[in-house]
Amino acid sequence: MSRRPEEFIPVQAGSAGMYTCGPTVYNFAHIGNFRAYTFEDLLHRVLAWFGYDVTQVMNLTDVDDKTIRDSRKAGLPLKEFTRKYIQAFFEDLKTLNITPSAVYPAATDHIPEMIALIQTLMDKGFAYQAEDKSIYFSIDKFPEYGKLAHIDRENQISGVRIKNDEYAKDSVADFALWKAWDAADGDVRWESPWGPGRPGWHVECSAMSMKYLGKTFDIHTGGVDNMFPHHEDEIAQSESANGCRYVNYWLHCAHLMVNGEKMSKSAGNFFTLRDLLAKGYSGRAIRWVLLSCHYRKKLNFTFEALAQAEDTLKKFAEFFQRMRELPETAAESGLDPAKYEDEFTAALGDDLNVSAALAVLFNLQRDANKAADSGALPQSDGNAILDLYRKFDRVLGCLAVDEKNEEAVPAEVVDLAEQRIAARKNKDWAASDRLRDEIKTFGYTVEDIPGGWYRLKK
RNA sequence: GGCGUGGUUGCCGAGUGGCUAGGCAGAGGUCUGCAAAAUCUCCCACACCGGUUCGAUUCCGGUCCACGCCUCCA
Repeated sequence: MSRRPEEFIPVQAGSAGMYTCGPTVYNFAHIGNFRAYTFEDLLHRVLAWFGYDVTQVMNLTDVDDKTIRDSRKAGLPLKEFTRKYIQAFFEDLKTLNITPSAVYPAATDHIPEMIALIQTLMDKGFAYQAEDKSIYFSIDKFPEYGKLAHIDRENQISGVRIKNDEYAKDSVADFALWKAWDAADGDVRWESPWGPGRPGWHVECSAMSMKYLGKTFDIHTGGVDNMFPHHEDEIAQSESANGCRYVNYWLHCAHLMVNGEKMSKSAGNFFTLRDLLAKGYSGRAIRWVLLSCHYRKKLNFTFEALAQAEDTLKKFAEFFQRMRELPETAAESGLDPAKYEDEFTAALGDDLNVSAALAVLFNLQRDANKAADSGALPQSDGNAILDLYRKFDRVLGCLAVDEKNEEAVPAEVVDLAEQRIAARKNKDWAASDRLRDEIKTFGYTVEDIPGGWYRLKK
């Protein structure tokens, strides 16, 4: 809201309450959506890294124009229709190793709470029922409206875009708290003191965040496009109803672009997580790409970046393997893991500066390799380094330090590799090369490691 | 029209009033039977024009360009 970094001071010492606008479950989420959820996960993990006890709440919007429209098109009851996409969403979160939220409240399970909130607004005179029977929030009653998006209502484009069905509102900018039922809603309807209908989008988040995090909580996140009007409206409703501050810190992440363009179905650059997995990319590499760009900067998604991420992670995997295979005794390396950890912590504490944090991983990798090259890295140091990367991964969640890469190499390939080692010992280079070619036909490459060892890679 | 963000070396991407971020790609060297891996060196940039300053990529002003939001898209 202040548009500058601020020190985080929680409502309750030692804990952090965080509300995240979750998916509208009418389809599979796309990687742009997951950019936001990955950013929020990073924030969650960094707060935990700094010792906060994090309570994250992510809502599921399972009733709105789109869910109703598409469930009717599919000929399914709303709940049944959205269940499929909710399930898919959870699978996707798992693929991206996103820390589970404490609660995933669904809008349709909280209608009474929303009605209660709307009633409070009615009682206090902030809301009114229009001729169309819908309930609207009167923006004129909330002078601070626009303080989050820094929008001055006077200077906005006037209502060229008003739809016919919105003429009932007192003021163009007023937004719906309760939408009166109409034929397009089919059997989607709930009873309320104002007649049948369904809640407006904004009121969902206010009612649910209040229920699980309290009237004033620490952090609210979402994509930039949610800033206005969605979050602005949440503030208006919540602060009007409760008479106290709604949220202390707002963090919005920028959009994801594909090849420099906005992702859209018509441009054919629209990808779901599943699309990428089907192309053979790993969840870890996708996570790396989504994570490695600062949240307030537009992320330009490219397949080159994705391939590079795969390479980077593979290099780390090889590095971790090397750190496991060090000599027991060696000269002193003088490497101080605490130094790298401090840098990592400082970087993340500075408004989630991931680039600087990742640079620490690369620097440590280089320094450790250098020490190992000169025979100055004993296994004890290697273990300390591995421990540190395990710690780093508590935040990054994609290094898989202890994931064994030995995905069941066929016995015959291992056998060929052993034969090749023997040939090399005898300096029979012709046989060695022939065996290497043969191993290649199985899809593996051998690399020699000093000391008569070898490594097989797919 | 209003509000806002940003333009960094071939590409991606941090950061700072003077001190090589980092990654990828490229060139050369070391190591290795070869290859791979690893490592070293090189490639030293900050849109443009003014101003402030001993000194600006970093601060200020202006220009150009790109992008986002302005009612339900993360």
